[in-house]
Amino acid sequence: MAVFDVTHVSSLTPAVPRDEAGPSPCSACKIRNLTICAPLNDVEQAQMAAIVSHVELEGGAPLFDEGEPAEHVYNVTSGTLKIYKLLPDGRRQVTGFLLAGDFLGLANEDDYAYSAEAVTHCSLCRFPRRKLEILMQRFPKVEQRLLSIASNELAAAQEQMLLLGRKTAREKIASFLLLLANRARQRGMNDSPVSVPMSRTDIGDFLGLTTETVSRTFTQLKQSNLIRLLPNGMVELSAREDLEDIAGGF
Amino acid sequence: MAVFDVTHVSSLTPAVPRDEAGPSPCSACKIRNLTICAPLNDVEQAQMAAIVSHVELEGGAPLFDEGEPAEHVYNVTSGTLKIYKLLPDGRRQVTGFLLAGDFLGLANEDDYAYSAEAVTHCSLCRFPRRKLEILMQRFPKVEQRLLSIASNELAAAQEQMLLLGRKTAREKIASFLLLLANRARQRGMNDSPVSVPMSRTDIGDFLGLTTETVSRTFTQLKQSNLIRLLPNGMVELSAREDLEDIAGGF
DNA sequence: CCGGCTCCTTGATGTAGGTCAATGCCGGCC
DNA sequence: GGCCGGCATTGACCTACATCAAGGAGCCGG
Repeated sequence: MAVFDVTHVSSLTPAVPRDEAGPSPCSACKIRNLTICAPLNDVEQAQMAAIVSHVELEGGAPLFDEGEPAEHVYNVTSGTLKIYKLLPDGRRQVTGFLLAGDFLGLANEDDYAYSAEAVTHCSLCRFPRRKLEILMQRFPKVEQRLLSIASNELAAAQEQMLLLGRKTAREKIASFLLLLANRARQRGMNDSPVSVPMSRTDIGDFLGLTTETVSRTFTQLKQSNLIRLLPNGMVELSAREDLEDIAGGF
Repeated sequence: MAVFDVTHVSSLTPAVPRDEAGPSPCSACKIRNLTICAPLNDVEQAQMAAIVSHVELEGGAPLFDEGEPAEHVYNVTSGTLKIYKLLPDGRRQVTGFLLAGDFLGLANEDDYAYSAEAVTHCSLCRFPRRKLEILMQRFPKVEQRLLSIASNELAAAQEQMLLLGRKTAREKIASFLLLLANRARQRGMNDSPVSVPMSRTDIGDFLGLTTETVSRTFTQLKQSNLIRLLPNGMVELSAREDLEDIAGGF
């Protein structure tokens, strides 16, 4: 059985899957309850493990590009990715940041509707779309789970539209920090200080702002004693209540 | 069997369902192929018909409000609705306009995440959420269909984020007109002139603009001979290619 | 046919955030 | 340890769109 060590994939090299050898590592998966595998029992899980392969990406490495044939779907097991869409002149909209447990690649069409790229080093479970579809017919629970994931994402997308269309820069940044904090907490991590691994440019492209405005707004919130900027992209939310009021538009 | 005539519900009266009497009208449904009922055979369809009721709303009438318990889901059979979210100070984001065949009410949480209101007179099929969920377990095809609908909506939501975050007013209006035109065509209606039944305010709240900017941008496109504004909210797309270039950010 | 809605359009002015341009900071690497 | 390159910050200025403020146009009811 072919086993490739892809712990470190160059940022210019396409991702290479590694076939799983030996007993399924899924049983040890710490984030299973967040993934599409959550509703499966051991026997069913083994069947999923049979079609899964594992991918590692270093920060900055692309996973796939908008318009490519959508042959695989993925579950993030660690790290942070971003998904985004581009306009021909280079304007970019980051439509989401994905963390451990998040699912990506859902597409009704044949091609990916967005590009995906690693922000930090990350690892993913990779499923051939075709095979997963067949497996889903056998396990309607997975399909249900996927529908539930899609519903949640739809609600999040609407929230993001409200942010993009109607919130001020200050409200956008406050909402963003709280989003990261809440997602960190869901995953059992510290929500303050929270890790903000993405660049100002990525944040701007997610919130419909420029880097400069993101930077200015961060310092403005800092000067209001609502946050503290710590080394290594850590941000302390010093006044969560106030931030929540700002984020909510009060 | 109770039959209420709700052909004309006052805009201040909550929607009242009418139980279906006699043979299912679903077999005559002209937009079935667009709905969640699409994959069902006659027998299955009859079971769906058993839990459905029918709702009519006049333009301006609310269907439900954000935060209400999500007890029903709906399929639009005719007319146009809008769904939107509000900020406490009244800022509004319209997250979608729904036409015949569109599904609404999908919510993973217990409450609706957005409000829904009729734009024009419209009619809907109404399903108790609980009962539909039970039926879906029996008909995985419906669940598949719903997942496919949700995937499409997710892709549309991402496209809308790109619009809201990164497009200019001109590009937004061009995209919006083409969106309406394409959806009209899908439904076998004229795509030029296309019907634009919603107010400038609704359009602005959908595109993250003010009424004034929407109005100015329409006249600007008109002066560039890209569109013509006809009576009764009809808009002729006189230079579709050019509009497509503008909408795409070229 | 007229008055009073509501919605749309147009104009004048204001401003949040974008653009352009330094400068600072940090981390890697010779 | 000092240079270098990428990212963040800050400042000065600009502009697309918002805001404020009049009109105008259709439409309905009397």
